[in-house]
Amino acid sequence: MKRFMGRTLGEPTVHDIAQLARVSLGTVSNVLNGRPSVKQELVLRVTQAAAQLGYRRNTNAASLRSNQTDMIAVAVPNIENAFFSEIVTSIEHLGIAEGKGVMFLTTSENQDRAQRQVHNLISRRVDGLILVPSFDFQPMIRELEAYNVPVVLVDRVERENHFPSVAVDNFRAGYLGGKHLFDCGYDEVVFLGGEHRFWILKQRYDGFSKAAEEAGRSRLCRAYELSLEPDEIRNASLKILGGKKPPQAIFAASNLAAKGIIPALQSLGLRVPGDIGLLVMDDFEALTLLNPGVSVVAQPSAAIAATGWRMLQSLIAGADLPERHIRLPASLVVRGSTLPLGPSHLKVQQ
Amino acid sequence: MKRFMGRTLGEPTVHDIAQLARVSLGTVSNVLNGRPSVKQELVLRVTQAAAQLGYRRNTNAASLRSNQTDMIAVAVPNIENAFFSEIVTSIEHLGIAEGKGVMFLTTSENQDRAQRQVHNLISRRVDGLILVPSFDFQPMIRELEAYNVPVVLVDRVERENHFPSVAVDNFRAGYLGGKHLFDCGYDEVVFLGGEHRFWILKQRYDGFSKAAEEAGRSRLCRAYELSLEPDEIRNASLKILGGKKPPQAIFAASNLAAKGIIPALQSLGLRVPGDIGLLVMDDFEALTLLNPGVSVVAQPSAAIAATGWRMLQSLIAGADLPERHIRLPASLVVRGSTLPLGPSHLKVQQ
DNA sequence: GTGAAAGCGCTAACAG
DNA sequence: CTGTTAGCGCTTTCAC
Repeated sequence: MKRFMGRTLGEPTVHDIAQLARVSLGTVSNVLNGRPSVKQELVLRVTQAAAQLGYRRNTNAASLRSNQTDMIAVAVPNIENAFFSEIVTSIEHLGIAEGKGVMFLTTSENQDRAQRQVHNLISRRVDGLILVPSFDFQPMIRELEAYNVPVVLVDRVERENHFPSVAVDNFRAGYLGGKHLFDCGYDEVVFLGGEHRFWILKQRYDGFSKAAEEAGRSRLCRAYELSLEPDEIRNASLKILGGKKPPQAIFAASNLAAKGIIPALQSLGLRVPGDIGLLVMDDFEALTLLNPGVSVVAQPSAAIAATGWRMLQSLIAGADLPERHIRLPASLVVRGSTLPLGPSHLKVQQ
Repeated sequence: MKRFMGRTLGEPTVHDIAQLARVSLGTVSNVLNGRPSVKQELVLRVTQAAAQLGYRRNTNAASLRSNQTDMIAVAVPNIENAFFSEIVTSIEHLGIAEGKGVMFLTTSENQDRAQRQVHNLISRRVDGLILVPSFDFQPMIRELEAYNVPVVLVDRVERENHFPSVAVDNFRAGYLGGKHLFDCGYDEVVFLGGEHRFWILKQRYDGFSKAAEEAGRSRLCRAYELSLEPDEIRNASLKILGGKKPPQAIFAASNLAAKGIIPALQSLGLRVPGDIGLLVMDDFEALTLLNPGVSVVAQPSAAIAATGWRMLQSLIAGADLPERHIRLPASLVVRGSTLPLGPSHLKVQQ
């Protein structure tokens, strides 16, 4: 077969099949798309001809004509983060199950880059987009509104969202975590890494804060907003935990925060849960590999993905969404890093 | 704007631009593709018209006509595994830097699923494919050969490969790790998880084995081939390590193996490096979060990705590859899980 | 039920 | 340097 610039030239087309099978173009198309109303014999002739020629469908041409690609795009900040890679993997599985294609891209939390990337896929006429935005993605979202493309926002929702959205209920997640810590008997708890530019992190803090109030311990609890960079969080943690009066427990606002806090804990020689309790929002693998395992407030990532998928498919089908903004419940997974404090309060049952 | 089945109808086309800007189709195309030979004034008229209409290019149509998509596909087993997610991320960055699109898919180590997925992308006429195969992907690879699509194999290479390939030098990686362990003074070392269906894991073992021989300790070293499932590896580790004569050190053949070994170590109460040394092939984040950090033989994932990318671009350009099979060197990262043994051999300097 | 013809949106070739 | 024309591979009317 001849090649030119890396592309295969003179590939067999429906035309060639029609000729070989001695049927017309329309029939070939009908057979290839599994339409029922074709005589058995012709089906056979066509499929055999196709196989014989080594025919492979040109989906781009089909999309051009039929004006639908059966592809959706998924944009997440990165896939290093377990939560996002689970979302991506779940959606890919859904796509396979329903025979639809899925294209991924990562935004690196960068508006310009994301906009270019998304633009690229949109220009390939994906049927819709599932997007995990960053806090400054307004320009891109505005553009998507203008293009009138079906979009579902996932995870990083804002107070108000133009597009439909699905995420964990962050307020209740924060509340759940806070309640667990106070139920354990921890009085002084630090909520670490609740970067307020991300509305969802603020929500987590607000939930935590409500739990502290209800437990009558709001005076003893502090919050530290920090960047999302584990290194910065690590340095800050070192200061907070290395002071003369370190808190009794830490609630990490995100898995990124945890990645800064854990090394800090270790380098200070603070044992968990002996010296300090640790609870993390958003599970990831290392948390189970640590000894003892770290307790978490886990997000239902598969359910979030499935809900986002379903919403997008409805949008694509032109249906109305019964609920435009869905919030799913988080769950508490208690491992060894948070323990009920005994009567003497800093003594640990081990 | 009207919508039908989720698609936007009546979108502006080059035609509309030509009409509004009062130029011809060819000129519009020239402007839109940044060809230099257009009068400044017309460029302006065209770009303004495009903006005014909210024009967005239909890349599929362009690809159909120009017979090149400027897109490549990348297929990895999964993105939960840090090595693969790094490969994917690196390639995406390269794509952005060079203005080419990248599409990902995961194979789940499943030949049938992979074949369907790859077929799907191939039918969209990607310019080439970067593939991390599984040991039983021969049918798919055969199909790709028939289609004459540019392909580069990454990581999971076999003894003989039809397509060009790039991977870490697994034999030398195994040797490097083994040598480090024997230099530390460990006599009895178990190489765990070297699933021989994966030729690269066997290579790692062979390298390790050679180091054992050179150190005169081959009699004391054992190897266990196991599945890639962390759970199975965990159970096997429990047996091996729980016996009356556990080895002095473990060399985990892969990060998957490590994910089974580490929980086993913990549930047996074996301390690292106090009771036993641990070295892992293939780095991942949890290894740095553990205390002490786990020593690894690290793969140059970014370099592997970059090399694969470069090779594929050459192939697509129709150039010949100077080297069809590239093997990159691994590097040893010593953290706290492997320590030089003192004279009394099981005593640890801490 | 099958065949012929038109055209999706774009680019490439060539004429002016 | 600009305009016209043809056609990429497929699907989709609409006759038959």
